[in-house]
Amino acid sequence: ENIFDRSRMAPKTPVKNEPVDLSKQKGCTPERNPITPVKLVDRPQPDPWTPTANLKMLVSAASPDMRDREKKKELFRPIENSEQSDTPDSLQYDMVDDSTVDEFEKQRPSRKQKSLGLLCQKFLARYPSYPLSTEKTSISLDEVASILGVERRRIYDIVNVLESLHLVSRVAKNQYCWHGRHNLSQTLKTLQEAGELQYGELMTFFQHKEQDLEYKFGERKKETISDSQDRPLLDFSEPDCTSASANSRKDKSLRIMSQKFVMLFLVSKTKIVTLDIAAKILIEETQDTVDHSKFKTKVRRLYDIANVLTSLGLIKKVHVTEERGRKPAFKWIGPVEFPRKNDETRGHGPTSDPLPGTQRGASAPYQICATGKQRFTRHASFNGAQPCEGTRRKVSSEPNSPRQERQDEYCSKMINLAAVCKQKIEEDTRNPSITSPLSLLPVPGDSDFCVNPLPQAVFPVVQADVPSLSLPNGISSQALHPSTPAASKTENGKPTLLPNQPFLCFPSSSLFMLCGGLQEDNLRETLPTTGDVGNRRAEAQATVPPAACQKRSSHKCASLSVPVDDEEPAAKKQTMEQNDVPLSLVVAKKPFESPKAESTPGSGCTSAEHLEAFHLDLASPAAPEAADKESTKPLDSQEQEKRSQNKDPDEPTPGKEHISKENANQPFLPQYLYVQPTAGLSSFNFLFSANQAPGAISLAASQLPSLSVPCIMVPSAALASFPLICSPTITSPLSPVPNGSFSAAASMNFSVSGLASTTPVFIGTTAVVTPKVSPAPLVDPQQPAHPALHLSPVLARSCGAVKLDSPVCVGHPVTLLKLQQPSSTPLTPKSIRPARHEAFFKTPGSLGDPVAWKKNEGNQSRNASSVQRRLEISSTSPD
DNA sequence: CGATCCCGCCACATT
DNA sequence: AATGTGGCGGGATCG
Repeated sequence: ENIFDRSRMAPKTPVKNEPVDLSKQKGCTPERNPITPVKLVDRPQPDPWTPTANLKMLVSAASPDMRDREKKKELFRPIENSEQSDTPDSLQYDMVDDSTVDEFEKQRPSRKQKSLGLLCQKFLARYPSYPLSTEKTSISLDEVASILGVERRRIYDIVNVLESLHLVSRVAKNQYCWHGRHNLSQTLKTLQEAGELQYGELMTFFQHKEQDLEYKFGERKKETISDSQDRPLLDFSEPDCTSASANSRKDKSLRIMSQKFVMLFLVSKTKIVTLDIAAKILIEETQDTVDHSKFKTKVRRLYDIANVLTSLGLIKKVHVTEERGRKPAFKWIGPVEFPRKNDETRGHGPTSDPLPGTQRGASAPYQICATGKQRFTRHASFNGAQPCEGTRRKVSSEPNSPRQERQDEYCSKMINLAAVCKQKIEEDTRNPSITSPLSLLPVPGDSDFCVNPLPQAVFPVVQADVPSLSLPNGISSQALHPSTPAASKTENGKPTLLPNQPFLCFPSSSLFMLCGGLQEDNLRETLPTTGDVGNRRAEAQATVPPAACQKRSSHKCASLSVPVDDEEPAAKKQTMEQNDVPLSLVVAKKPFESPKAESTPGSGCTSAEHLEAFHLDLASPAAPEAADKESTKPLDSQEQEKRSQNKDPDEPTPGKEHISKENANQPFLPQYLYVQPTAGLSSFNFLFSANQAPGAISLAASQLPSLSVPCIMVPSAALASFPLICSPTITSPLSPVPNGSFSAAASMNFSVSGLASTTPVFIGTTAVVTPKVSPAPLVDPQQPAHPALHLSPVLARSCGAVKLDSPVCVGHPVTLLKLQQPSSTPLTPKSIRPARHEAFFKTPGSLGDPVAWKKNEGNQSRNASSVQRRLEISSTSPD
């Protein structure tokens, strides 16, 4: 190499010279150019042959040499050659021999030539994308490294990422097995599901929070978030830390990071993820703010991963323009839907995928970690091994174990996300224009993303059929759909994608409900989608007008945004079909379409910023609605009606009313309700939104669905992070525990049914879940009477309050929390869907004591939470 | 000058 | 202890 220098003499030309690129410069010939700039200078400068140089050569000699050449040949060859072609000679002659020459060439390789992305391409070129099943291709790291002319370290970077997607698996030391992309779609599907759970919640979560906090309480802002969450989070986190540390398995971080990164794409509506956001989300540390350095490091790693994913053709680099400016981001260009296979039932499908690879003890790595915890459990279980990793596994149950960590981790993540979101939100808020309602993740950057609700809306329908659900937009929505579908199955008639899933998940923090809400014009505008969706369910009635809605499918249009869709369907289903269903939330109510209504209800919202803020929007009313839907719709309706119709939002009358009207309701548009728990268990917030919100919500929902579980999950609060599942059944048995948040969530859902309750239920923190859910009955029965109960009260309140009062729509937090009694109320699930119900997870404690819940906060909370967290509620059984 | 990200030190894991 | 793995971040390149 040096040689050239010398030859070149040019001392260093700067980069530009770099011939490398060739294309451009071709002119330059390598020779001429000094080619390597600085470096050359440094080392070789003097002569080519400097001792050093020779040394190097020698060193590399044995193998390196070869590899270099090879490398050149293969890699560069084309390029280089071309370049050189021009003048290769010159150089050559000077120095050295061929090898030298080659070397020489090498030199040229500019940085780009040595990039990980290129290296990865070469690597991938060596193996068939879809190898015959029969043959097993073994990959020797050493061999590949030498062939490609790079240090082994680089190969690890590639292989680790490929391993996260199951394209390869480690067989033994220094030995990997090439699987190709046969299982890629399955893997992605799994990741999507996991992502929904994990991140979907977050997203939602964020939204909520932000909304609540910021919007309403501007002051709090971020801090708040953390605070509230913190608790829970913290708790969890602690364990994490410890455990983590203990476990110390950092390994796999690249693999895990890679999976998480992919999940973000899959969950994002826009399919675009900015690096900074991803980094923030991926920083486990959680809130702590991570130092800047940490952030930087994360970004570096993300680049590494992104390069590999880019080589795989899964993502491409783009720039998102945000208010602030342009930011580097990556857009998912890989498959979005993953229909086939098993979707159904088992949500685990993924699991199925078993990756072969897992051999390593580590296997764990594969898992997705998803915080989703649940789903994957299976894996975990099998793995057995490493507890560490297992973390994710949730299952286990044990509270304490390391696994918890994961959860904790999860929490922390959520937190981070939340923070991130907030920021964004804030920003967004500032600029309402932005649209993206949730900007969350993706950053809607601009153009690309933008959130558009519209599309989403559509998809809901589509979903069923189409896989696409995913749509683009929704941030999270995608995830949702699946779920939705499940729920919805009916709607369209076709099963949706996910039909199976019986439950809904709520992110921990909050719950969402969908309600038919109204959409507002605005919303629509903004988020068209949302509106659409909402309607569908509503049936039509509504207006849904939005064309968007299209119900294409039939589904309901959910009013909500895309995301909503998911939920909606579910909800619908529930409602419709099953009563129990999971849907929880969705309700469509009101028919109005009119904007007015929207506005009105929304009004509150609208007025409030929240809309803007998020699309989520929530119209506040929604919440109530949701409730309604379940059992109570009335409330909502009432409220809504009120609002919409007359009132405006102002009034507060929330809850109570519902009773009266309860039934009245008409279909609303679907809206969501969101409930956020805040910190502790206590509080919840509801969001309703007509619009976008749904999306957000939907996400959540979707997540759930993904699971396939029949139950609904509710995540605990932010912190909590975990979702709980409620299943009716569960009820009692379970333990106590779960976080309040959950409960809340649960409650929501259930409300209807049966449980009963009456009362106020809500969840509070504790959530109560009631088990039961009755399915069908739920709905009806409850409605009137009880319905009010839980929902109403709570919702109403919250909603009402919110709405009414403030417009904020979103949820403010209502704080129900505390209120809530822990009791157990039942939640029903409408949500729950009947079918599945089940049991998947039941958590013990959860249902059981109300008290417990509270306590939890204290103690258990953390542990239990993590582990236990999930409650299930299944409607069916239980009861 | 900020975005990328190569490079390889070095800690930890596995043999 | 040797070797495999892979976290990590300085600092070189790119654009």
